[in-house]
Amino acid sequence: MPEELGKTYQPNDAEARNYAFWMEGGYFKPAGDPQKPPYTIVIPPPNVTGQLHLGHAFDNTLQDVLIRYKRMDGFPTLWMPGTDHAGIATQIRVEAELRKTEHVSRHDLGRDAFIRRVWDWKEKYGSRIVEQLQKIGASCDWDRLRFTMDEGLSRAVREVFVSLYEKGLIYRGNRITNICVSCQTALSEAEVEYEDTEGALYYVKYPVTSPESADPAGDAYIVVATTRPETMLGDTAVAVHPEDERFAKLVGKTVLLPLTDREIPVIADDYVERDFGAGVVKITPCHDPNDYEVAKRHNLPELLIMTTDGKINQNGGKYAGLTREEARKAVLRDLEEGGYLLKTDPHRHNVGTCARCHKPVEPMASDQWFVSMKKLAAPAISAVKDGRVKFVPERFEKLYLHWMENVRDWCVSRQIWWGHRIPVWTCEDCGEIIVPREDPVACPKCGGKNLAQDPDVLDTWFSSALWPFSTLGWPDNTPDFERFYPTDVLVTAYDIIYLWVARMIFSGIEHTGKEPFHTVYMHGLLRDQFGKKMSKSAGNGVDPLEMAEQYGTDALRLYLATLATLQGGDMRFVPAHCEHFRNFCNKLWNASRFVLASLGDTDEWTLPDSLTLPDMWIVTKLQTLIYDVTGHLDRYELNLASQKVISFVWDDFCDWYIELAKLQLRNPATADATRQILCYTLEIALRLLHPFAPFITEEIWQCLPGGVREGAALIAARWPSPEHRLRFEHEAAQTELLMDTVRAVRARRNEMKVPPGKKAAWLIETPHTELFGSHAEIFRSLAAAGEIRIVPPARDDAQTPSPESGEGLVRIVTSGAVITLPLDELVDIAAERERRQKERLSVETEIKVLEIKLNNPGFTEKAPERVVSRERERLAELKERMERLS
RNA sequence: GGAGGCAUAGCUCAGCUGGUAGAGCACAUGCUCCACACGCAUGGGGUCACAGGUUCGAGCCCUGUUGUCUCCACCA
Repeated sequence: MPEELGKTYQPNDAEARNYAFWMEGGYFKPAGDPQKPPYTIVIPPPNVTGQLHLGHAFDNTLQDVLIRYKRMDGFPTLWMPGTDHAGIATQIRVEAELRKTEHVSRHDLGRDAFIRRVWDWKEKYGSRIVEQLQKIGASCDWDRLRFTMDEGLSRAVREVFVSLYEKGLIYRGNRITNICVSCQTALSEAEVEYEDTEGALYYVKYPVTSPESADPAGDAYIVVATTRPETMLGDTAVAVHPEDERFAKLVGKTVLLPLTDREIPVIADDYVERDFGAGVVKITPCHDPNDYEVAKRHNLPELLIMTTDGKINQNGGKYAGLTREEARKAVLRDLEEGGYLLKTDPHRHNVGTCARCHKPVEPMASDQWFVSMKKLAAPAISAVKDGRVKFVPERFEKLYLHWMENVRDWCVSRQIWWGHRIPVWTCEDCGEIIVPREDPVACPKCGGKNLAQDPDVLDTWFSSALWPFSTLGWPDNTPDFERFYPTDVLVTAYDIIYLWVARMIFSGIEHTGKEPFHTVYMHGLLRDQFGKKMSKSAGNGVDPLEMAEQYGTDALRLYLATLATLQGGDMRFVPAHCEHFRNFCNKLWNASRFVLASLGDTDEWTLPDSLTLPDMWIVTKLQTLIYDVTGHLDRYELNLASQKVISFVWDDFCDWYIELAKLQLRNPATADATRQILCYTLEIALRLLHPFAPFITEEIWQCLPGGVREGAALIAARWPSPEHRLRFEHEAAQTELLMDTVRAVRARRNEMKVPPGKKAAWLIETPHTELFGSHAEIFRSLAAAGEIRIVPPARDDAQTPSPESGEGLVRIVTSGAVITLPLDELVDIAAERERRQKERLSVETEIKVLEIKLNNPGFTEKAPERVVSRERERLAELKERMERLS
């Protein structure tokens, strides 16, 4: 610890030192009362090669707040850390790097060599994200750090795949799948994002070829509307609505597919919308999900015209080898030249894009592995409906349920190299399909040794779905799994409800028989200060580590915590707002310096028996604070919790109590007790603040006298609970009367521009003569009172200087007293008259409003008693004040 | 096309069970008094989007309208 506490808090040094101190002390490991159930959170695993962004900082700060709170509250607490291999994202990164530095592609290297390079990459950067999480104070049990591709987790993946296969819940099928031609792999529905795009609707003539229709009346061609002309190369029919009279006689005839020599039939299907486009749809079974269904219904041939890298294949005739963009241009040019292109209309429509690279996806018929979802979804739906899994805020349940109830089978195969290889082998001798738990050496059917493993890997989310139990040792029944599963809370942003949260829930239920957590605490996304999404390409990303460096990690965390409201959706992060929280940290730092300096070298500590009114006030406020903060944390109202601690420390403790304590310290009769209360209050405030601002609180706490501290570290200190014996409501209210008086006099002096140093004599008229008399020092010190005379309120005679008697007198009416100050030379009499008139008026109207309210029988009869009596009290008070004013 | 969120001070946002509208920043005035100018004191600033309804009482509950954001669906 530093010898002398400097004037400003220096975060960087304190952060590194205290984090190391916690790590060495093993404080992040589950400890606490073995009788209590454990409290577990699994971290949403960041990409192993990723960098900490503001979203991570936010999400993990919230988790750390919960974890630190529960740890202090005595639960054996585990925050399970880990990283994700993030298949496509990582592979793309490494490929880009290889291209840039070595000018080689993954194909140049070959599969095994490439994967080795990715592992190298992982070794190199895998610790970076962990270090960054540690920088922001994450108190994970790092010894348990897991990785989705480590041995244990890979075994869990294998077990799940094989058992789903054995249950018939995994199958291989050919169907339309979204392929990202840039990433060159299939995607699941959840990985496709739809973007509103300005496109065009092309009207193309398809000549009718059936002989009997060579009708001069004008059935020489049929017009088809399409947004994607290049796919016409794969058309195997055109369709019209069965009841569309315009085309009725064409049904069953054939048309010539322009640019090709193929004749295709005209069919009728009610999938066609008569009012849209030309009322005729080209049917391209292999490149459109709806067309695929139509083709199945009508037994149309399927014709695949594209490769997974987005080029036209040999089925595209002379267009083969062109990219889809080139093909579109070429087809349009040829249609135009051939006189087939009737017209082109602008057309807005949604285009599916890859969630990773945001290039348009290509729906394409292909062979993929699917997880059959119907059976898995059912118990995952009831788990939420029956309340075994709760969403906070609740409204996210609807999103979850809607998706789960309409869930489609999950395409889990990916045509990339980095990931869990699909554990399926085919015997090249007898064709047997083998899906084993251990890698096979020979075909179990024919004994043949020519086994070929499926080249694909699994969707990254396949392993993420198992995260809450695979990290704890499943499928083995390890002590960790036994003790910490199911976990408690999952904290994440709403944008991965489908990708991750939903899949964890059904996976947990299916494979462990238990919901993986009882609460899903969802938050929104952080946007920039203009409300725009943060992104690398827009360059508007905020680097959390830069913020932490500039303002201190605790300041960043406090700001993030106040953003964590349950109401709204996304939040704006305004970097300059960190300043306020940095200032707060500095305030706390200096208040602590004051407390420590006033303690001197006393190390003894007991809560004193005899307390002053201000002592009782702050202690009572503190009890309320403990109660409030605990409740807010339990309800996931992290913003309210942090705001209340901050406001207590700043507004109550620093601005009032410390100022009052300065007086008490000068008085030998109260000095000792004051030291104790200063210390007591600070210590509890530090505990309440610790989950939000762990570094500065630990730093200060370590400087407190041993007598107040319980244990060796604040991180492991007991979470406070309110003590009833320390609630002094009456005394606290009395203190408020004194404070009100100070505030009122300060305000008036300020308003009248009385020089701050100029003392004034006070005449205090109050029924609380004893109270005001014994605390006159407060007025001298905090409100520049000089001579003070205290008298009971003058009811009838004029034995005391009557307020009306002097025009140079300023009268200040507060809740407990009337203060009269002779400020002759300073008073602008006319202005003072006007001011009094105004005050009278406002009190008068207030009284009127209240009287109407209280004379309304509806109110007095129906409103709760406490509300009515409070209003009565207020009225009485106002009337009293009015009396004093007039 | 369907669903949901949001609308409160100049700006960014809180607001608990319906019971006297709050904070920070910004602004204004005044303070170097022994914790802190990353500070202290004081102040100005609001038709709680609009229109109805329920209620003794609505920022909060209900209905509708407008604006705005998001998710789901996909009509080529």
